[in-house]
Amino acid sequence: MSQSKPVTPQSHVVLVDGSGYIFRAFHALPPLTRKRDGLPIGAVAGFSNMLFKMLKDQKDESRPTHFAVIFDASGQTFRNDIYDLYKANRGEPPEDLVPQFPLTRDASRAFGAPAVEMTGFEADDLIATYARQAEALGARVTIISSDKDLMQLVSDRVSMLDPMKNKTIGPKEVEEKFGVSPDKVIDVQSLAGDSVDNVPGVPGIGVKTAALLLDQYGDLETLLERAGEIPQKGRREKLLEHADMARVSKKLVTLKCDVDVDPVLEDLGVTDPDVEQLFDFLEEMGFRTLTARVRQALGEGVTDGIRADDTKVEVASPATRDRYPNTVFDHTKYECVQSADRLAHWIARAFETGVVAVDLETDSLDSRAANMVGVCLAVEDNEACYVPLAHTGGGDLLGDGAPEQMDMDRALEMLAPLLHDASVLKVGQNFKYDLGVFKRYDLNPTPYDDTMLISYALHNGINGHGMDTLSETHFAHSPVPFKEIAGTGKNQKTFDQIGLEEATRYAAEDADVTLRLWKYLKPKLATSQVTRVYEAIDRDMPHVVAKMENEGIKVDRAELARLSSYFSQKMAGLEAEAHEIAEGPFNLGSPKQVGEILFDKMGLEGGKKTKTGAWQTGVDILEDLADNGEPLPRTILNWRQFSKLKSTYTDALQAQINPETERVHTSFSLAATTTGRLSSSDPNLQNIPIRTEEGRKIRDAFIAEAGHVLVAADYSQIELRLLAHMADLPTMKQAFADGVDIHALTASEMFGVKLADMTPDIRRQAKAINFGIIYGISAFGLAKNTGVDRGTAAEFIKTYFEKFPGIRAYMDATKAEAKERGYVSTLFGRKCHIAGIRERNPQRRAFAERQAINAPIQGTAADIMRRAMIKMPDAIASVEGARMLLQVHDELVFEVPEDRADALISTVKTTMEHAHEPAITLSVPIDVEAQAATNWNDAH
DNA sequence: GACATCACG
DNA sequence: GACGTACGTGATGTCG
Repeated sequence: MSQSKPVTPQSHVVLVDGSGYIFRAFHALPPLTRKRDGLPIGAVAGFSNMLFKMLKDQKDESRPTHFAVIFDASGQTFRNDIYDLYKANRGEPPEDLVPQFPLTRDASRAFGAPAVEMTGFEADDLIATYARQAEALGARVTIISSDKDLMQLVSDRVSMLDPMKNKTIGPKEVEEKFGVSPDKVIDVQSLAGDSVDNVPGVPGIGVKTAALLLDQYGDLETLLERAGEIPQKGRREKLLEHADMARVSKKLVTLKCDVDVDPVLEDLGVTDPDVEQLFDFLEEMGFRTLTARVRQALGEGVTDGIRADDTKVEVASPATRDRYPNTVFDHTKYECVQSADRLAHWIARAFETGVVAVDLETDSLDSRAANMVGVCLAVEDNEACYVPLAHTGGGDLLGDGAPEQMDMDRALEMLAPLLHDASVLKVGQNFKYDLGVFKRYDLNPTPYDDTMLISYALHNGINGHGMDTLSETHFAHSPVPFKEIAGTGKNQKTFDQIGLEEATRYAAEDADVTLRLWKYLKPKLATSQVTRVYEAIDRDMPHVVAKMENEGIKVDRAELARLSSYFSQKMAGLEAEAHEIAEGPFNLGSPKQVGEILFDKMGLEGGKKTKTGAWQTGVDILEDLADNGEPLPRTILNWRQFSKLKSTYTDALQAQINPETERVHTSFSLAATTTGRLSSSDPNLQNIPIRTEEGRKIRDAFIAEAGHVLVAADYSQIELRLLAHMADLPTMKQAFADGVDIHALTASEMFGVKLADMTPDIRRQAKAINFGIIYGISAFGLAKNTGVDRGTAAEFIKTYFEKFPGIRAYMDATKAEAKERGYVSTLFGRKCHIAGIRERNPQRRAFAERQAINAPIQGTAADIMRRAMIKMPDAIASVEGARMLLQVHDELVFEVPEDRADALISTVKTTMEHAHEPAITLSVPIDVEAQAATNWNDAH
């Protein structure tokens, strides 16, 4: 904290008006909230930034020697004894500001600045006391404030700094504002009063008049004594009448300079902040940018130190290193490796350190199309190399011809022992990609860590997990952008065309960043208690999923082409029909034109506008119109369905067939969702149509090789089963144990209908309610989904809560947990951070609460699926020729020789149904349904 | 690049 | 009393 240090004429005392600052910051800055939970922290953020700036940016000669942040103590002050209405017109502070008061004090302490407050005194009095004392000792004083009440303190040695405008206020500026020198400011204020502080002053006299009068009569007392001499009648009478008010006002505005301050001035000596404590605070607040900046500032300080006195700096302890990563990147130390000798050196270094970041450079983002172009290794901060292996350009000054580089086979032969050595950990960022490429060169790096997945286990829902984001978030360092070395647009170079110098600068840095991320993030897994999630679930996903992606799935191109033309025909017919009804052509694909036709031209009722002011033409609206007997909306909806099916599926999928494998290879993202689910893209094979008959036809085109079948295995009602377990719903658990139709059971419980008398319609409503509960139900949402009115929906929910006590408790407990911790957890301990859970805006908070209710359920199901997937390669090894191809959240798709389908089904079913064991025990059975067929449609 | 829409679990 | 609402994704077409 601070230390005792004498105040001398060389001293610079900086006094921050903490209370004044936060009120101003609160109103001036955008209403920032902590991402994790919505806690309002705008003023604290502004305050922390300001403190950092004060302590860091000050040039050497103005760097503070003494520093304190001064706050108003709550409660009455001596001024209320003088004038009971003092500051009486102040309302309560804004609700969003209140929780920030204590946090601001925490911020002060975190930055090593004592937070001073004393009961009975305002911050201004304490500032005045310190300032006058320091001034008397010949020191310079800077008051960080824009409060005009403090301007009376300004002198040759005392100046003010407006922190928001970054404007210095000296005697000149004070005179501009008050029309008098700083020593007369009190007198001006006594006369003019202050509506903000409720200082009365003399009615009718403002700052201008006061300055004029004081100029003529010298000071307040003289003026009041000689008031009778004033020629202007109005001023004269006011002054005579309110002379006492002016005297009282003077007592109010005069700052007390003789407070018996604690701590004393000398004890405000500046020391370096406790780094550990500072980072704890910044992390707690979620100030990522500031954290990174502080780190960088500290980092620069260290390097400067090394260079300045050329002495070796003591190596930081592991604990300090974790908090205090090296964020200085020095590209000059990267090496381009062009010989076996040098490669051997780097491999030896990796064996020494036992940890090596590995990053591949290729000529394509698609790991199946990608050819290896080079390999990078990083073994220590700034100690990284790039090994070009297949560069075709950049060899000479014109950028033509292949440069000197190692023979690829030779290099890979040398690298293989390192990549496969059990004692050397390979670290990658999104290692699934690299694994996919390595695989095609018969390399299988192991063991490995993936910094993207470490970040995901730690911070899902808080920040992204791409390398650039992570580097910026944790190191305030933006890696060289790919565009910078490759260019953009159609002239963008592929990596093999980039010159070696540029390539090394970019590639080695990626490996360097990756290694540093690993050093920084890996230890946090343990402190955040997510080691098990990472090690027992996520870390094994890359090689399993890379394999699935490599397998791909066979798609019947001719079938898709047939469907495309079928959909085209349908669309053409519907388009003609629509134009005829609308009595004119328009673009059915333009929601804007559709809205204008329906609501402006045809004047249909029931139109709603989107937030951008356009007509809403979504399914719900058009369905309603169609139900009212309008023909056009139905036509448009039908056209849209075919348009969607054609453009998104039958056309796009044909284009996605890999010419080499003749199969479609999706890319699964392992770190995209907030719940632990995977996502699929390029193409997305997790949203292939199934709900409508026309759409399902697309699944006919997903087929098995000749002599093989597809096996689709689905978890049955897994989320509802998990809800029954987690919320402890005995009736529902029993139903699952008995294997009865769960939606029918729900309907029977709720509506008192016997299972034997169940109708499809009643069951459908119960099903919608079951889903609704999982989603964090609202009467509105349920009504919209079931078609009943809102009142009825509300009744349904009420009944549900009565019939399944436990639901209410689960929801309340989950919301409370989310609010308290900022995250909720799955049964396996995966944390799902809920942004906005402490938002004051009721809509946004309600949204966060629904996420909080859903996340443990969806997330636990996702965890179980991940575990099934990582167990699957071993499990199906006994079934020759069986391959796992796709995952669709609660479904796995396999391909297997026809005669082994039964064996596979039995193995897969067992593996999936017990995937959660032994990590957790469930009070409901898990059930998997699996079927084989030659195409994906029939496998359901 | 934002927005609206719609495909899936 | 009004407001806007089911949870999680990705791809496509318009339009500015």
